[in-house]
Amino acid sequence: MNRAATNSEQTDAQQEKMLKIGEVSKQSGVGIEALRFYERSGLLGRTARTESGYRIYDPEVLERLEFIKRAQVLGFSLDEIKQVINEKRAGHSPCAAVREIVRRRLQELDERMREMNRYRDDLAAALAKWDEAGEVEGHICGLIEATEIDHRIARNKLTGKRKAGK
Amino acid sequence: MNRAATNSEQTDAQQEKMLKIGEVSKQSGVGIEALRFYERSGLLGRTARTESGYRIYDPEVLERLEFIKRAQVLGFSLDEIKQVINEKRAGHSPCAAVREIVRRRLQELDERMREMNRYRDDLAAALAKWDEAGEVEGHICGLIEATEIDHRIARNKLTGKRKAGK
DNA sequence: CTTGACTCTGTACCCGACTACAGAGTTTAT
DNA sequence: ATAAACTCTGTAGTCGGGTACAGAGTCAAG
Repeated sequence: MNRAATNSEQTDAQQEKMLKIGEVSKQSGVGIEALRFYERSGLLGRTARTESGYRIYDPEVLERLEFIKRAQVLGFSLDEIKQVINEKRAGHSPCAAVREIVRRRLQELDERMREMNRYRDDLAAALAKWDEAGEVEGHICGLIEATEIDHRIARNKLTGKRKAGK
Repeated sequence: MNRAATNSEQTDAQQEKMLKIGEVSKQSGVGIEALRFYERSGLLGRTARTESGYRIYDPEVLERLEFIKRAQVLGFSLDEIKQVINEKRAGHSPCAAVREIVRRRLQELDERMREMNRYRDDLAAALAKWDEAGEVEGHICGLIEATEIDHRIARNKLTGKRKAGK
């Protein structure tokens, strides 16, 4: 809770050490354009402004950004993160929603990894086979021609498509 | 090799049973717009045309399309597939190129799957923890706040980014 | 008081692999 | 002969998560 009120207190904003966008960017590693993009997207709420229109951030935003990054790494889309944040701001605990999303992610992930494993093995097998057999003329390449996986793997599952359900 | 010359022989094209784009689409499952897109992208070469400008395909194109689909499932981008095909058409065997690409894919895939495994475990652990502990107030959600994975997983590796090297 | 660093808005662009549409011409079936 | 079905080109839009300007205004140091 104590957010390091180091030195040079109250410049002209209220009194807490407010941050301008560049500082937030540096400290969070998020990138100015991305910060504005997040705001436009409703992930940061309406940011406070100086009289001249500069965004000023409460240092709390750094936690919020950490949250966002963490959620992204966990596989949440920005849209889902927004849902979660809005749930929270609407007063109810977002945990039910979060849990739902995580459950879904987990299932998808398991499925995807199962496919990837098969895919990996096919790839490795093809490569090994090719390594020992040398070239096969007449076809484009034995490597690809020789693999038969298409009937086992649902297309477009490996390429990372995920259409944001709900 | 025998491509079922069923009935209604030589309409007005050369003599082989040429296909119009709709038939190719139906037989390959590829979609008319995608076929034109592939052609624009250089994956199918310049397609033959009737006098009136309709594309006419040799049934061989179905094999080519199977090749493309297979390569896609294997994780090749259309750009890489194009490289391979062009190598082939330039006279040299594309196998060296293909092998390089496959090697790269395989490495990336292994790396990605290692990350995914950690990710999956974190997710599952967070969910289990949440299930037993109930809600944690004061923070947005214990589920996400409680996970510490960001320092272990390189961001953007899980989201499926792959910038087409070379 | 001027220079340079910072910030603002708004718009457009990037990637990849397509899909959608408009408006025109062609072929096929009745 | 005419309508339905097909095909053509060219342009624009989709999705997600941003990035990259341009042109204008603001702030801090010398």
